[in-house]
Amino acid sequence: MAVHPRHRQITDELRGMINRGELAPGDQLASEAALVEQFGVSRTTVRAALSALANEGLITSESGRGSFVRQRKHHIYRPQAEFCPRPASPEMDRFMTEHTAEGRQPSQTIDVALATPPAEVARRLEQDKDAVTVVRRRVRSLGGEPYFINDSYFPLSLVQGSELMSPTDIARGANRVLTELGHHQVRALDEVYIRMPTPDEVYRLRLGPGTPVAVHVLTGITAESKPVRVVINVLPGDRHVIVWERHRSLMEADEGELDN
Amino acid sequence: MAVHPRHRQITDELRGMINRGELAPGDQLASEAALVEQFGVSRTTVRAALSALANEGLITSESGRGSFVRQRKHHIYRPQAEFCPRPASPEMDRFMTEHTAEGRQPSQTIDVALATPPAEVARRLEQDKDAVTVVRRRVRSLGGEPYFINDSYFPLSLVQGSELMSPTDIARGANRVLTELGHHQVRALDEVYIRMPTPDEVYRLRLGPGTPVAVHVLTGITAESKPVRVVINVLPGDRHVIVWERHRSLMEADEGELDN
DNA sequence: GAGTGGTCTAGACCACGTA
DNA sequence: ACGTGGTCTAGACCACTCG
Repeated sequence: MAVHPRHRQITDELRGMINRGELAPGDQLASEAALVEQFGVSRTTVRAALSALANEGLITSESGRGSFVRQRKHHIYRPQAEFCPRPASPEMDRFMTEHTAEGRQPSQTIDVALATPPAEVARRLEQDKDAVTVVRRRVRSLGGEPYFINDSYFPLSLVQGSELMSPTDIARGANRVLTELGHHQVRALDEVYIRMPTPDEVYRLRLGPGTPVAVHVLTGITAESKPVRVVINVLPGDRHVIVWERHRSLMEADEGELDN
Repeated sequence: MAVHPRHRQITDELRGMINRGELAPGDQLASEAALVEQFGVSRTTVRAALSALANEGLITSESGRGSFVRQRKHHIYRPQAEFCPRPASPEMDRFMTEHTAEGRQPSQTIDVALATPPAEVARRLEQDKDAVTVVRRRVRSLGGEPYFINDSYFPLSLVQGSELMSPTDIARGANRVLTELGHHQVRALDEVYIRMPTPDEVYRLRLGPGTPVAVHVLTGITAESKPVRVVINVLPGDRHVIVWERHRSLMEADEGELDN
C-alpha cells in the first residue's frame, strides 16, 4: 500500500476539514506554528501542505494575519447575452434569480490604443501580423473587485475615425457602430480556453494563487465571411459561471457523441 | 521600487525564456543543482521558483529525470455537438480542420451505478437529496491519455429497467432512449465552472499540477419543465478548447452589455 | 511587542530513471 | 553508479498586522 509523504497527509487532513465543513469559508486555519506542534513536523513541511491547498484554490495566506478558507462567489457570464439580452427559458430565469448579484457598485476603466495585436488575434482577423488594430481595453469591477478583462480588437482600416476610437462607453454597442460602418456581423465563432493566468492577468484581476481563468475569444464575422472584430474576455474562475441555454429549435439532431 | 524576492526573480527569468521560445515545449530545463550554481542560491529557493512555474502549468518535474516545458494540445469540445453534430459555418469548419485530432486510438470505460447523487445534481433534478439516481460514469481516452470525465445522472424512477442501466455504449444516444421512455427533452441549461481539480479528478484524468479543469453541467428539460437528465463533464484545461458558433438567426438583438 | 506568514540557508537521506 | 527530483530538518531573519 502506497503511503503518502507527510506533507501530503497534512494537506489531505486539512482539505477534509474544509470539505466536511468543519472549516467554513472565511474561517482562519491554525497557524503554521500550531500545525508544526500538532503534526510534529518542521515548518517547511507544514508550509508545503499549505502551499498545496493554496494552489488548489482552497485557502489564501495573508502575511501577518493568517491562512483562511476561500470563498467563491459566482457572477453569471452569458456569452449569448450580447445577442440575446434576456433569458428565454424559465430555468434560466430561476438560475439567474438565484445568483442575483449583490448590490455592489459596478465600475469600469476603458483605454483605447493603436497596436499590432497578438499573433492569435491577427490570425483570427486574417491580418498580417504587423497590421495595426484598434484595441479597446476594459477592466470591469464590482464593488472594487475586478471581475472581467474585456479587450476588443478592430482592424484599423475598418473603424478609422469612428467613435470606436474614443475611450468612452458606447451605449448603443460596438456592434451597432460596426453595422453603421457597413460591417454587419451575421456569424460568430466562440472559443473558450482554460488555463492558469499570466502574471499580468494576476495583477490586473488581483487573482490569488490557484485561481484559473477562462479565456473567451469571440470572432465576429460578416455575411461576406470577413472577420471584423475579435473580443478577448478573461474571466477569473473563482468569480464566474458561464451559462447558456438551448431550445428544441436549435437541436437539429437527436443523438450525439457526447452524452450517451 | 518594489524588488521581487529572489525566488520570484528566478521564476520570471525562466518564464521569460519559455515565453520567448528559448525553451520550447518538451525541452528540459537546467537541473536544480545547476540552477543553484547559476543563481547562487540554496536549493530550496530554486525549488520554490520551479514550483511556481509548475503551478502555472508551464513545466512539469519528473522524479529522476528532470523538469520539462509542457505542451498543450487542444481537443475540440463542442457543447452543441450533442444536438448539432455537424459544424454549420465555414469558420467552424476551418477551425476544426486546423485542430484535427491526430489518429490516436479512442477508448472509454463505462460503469453504471445506483447512487444518491451529489447535492448539486439532486438540486438540478429537483429531487430529494436521498432519492436514487442511475449514474453512468465514463472516462474517455485518446491514445491512452484520459481527456474527459462524463457522468450522466437520470432519476431512477424514469429509467428503471431500461438499457440506460446496462454498462454498455448506447449507439443511438441516451436522448433517444429518454424520448422513447416518454421523457423528450426540449430545452437544456448549460453551466460551465472553472476551478482547480479535486484529488480524485487529478487521479482519474492523470492531471499534472497547475492544470485547471472546466466543469460543464448540462441539465436536460422536457416540455413540461421537468429535468430528466444531468450530465457533468470534466475537461482538463490543457487538453481542450470549448467551441461553438452563432448565426444571425440566433441573434435577437443588436446591442449587448458585454462587448461595447 | 507578540504573533503571523514570507524568505532563505545548509545540510541530509531517499526514490527514481538511465546507462 | 550516478544524476535527477522528492522529502524533511532546524534553524535564522524579515515584513506585516494587530492590539
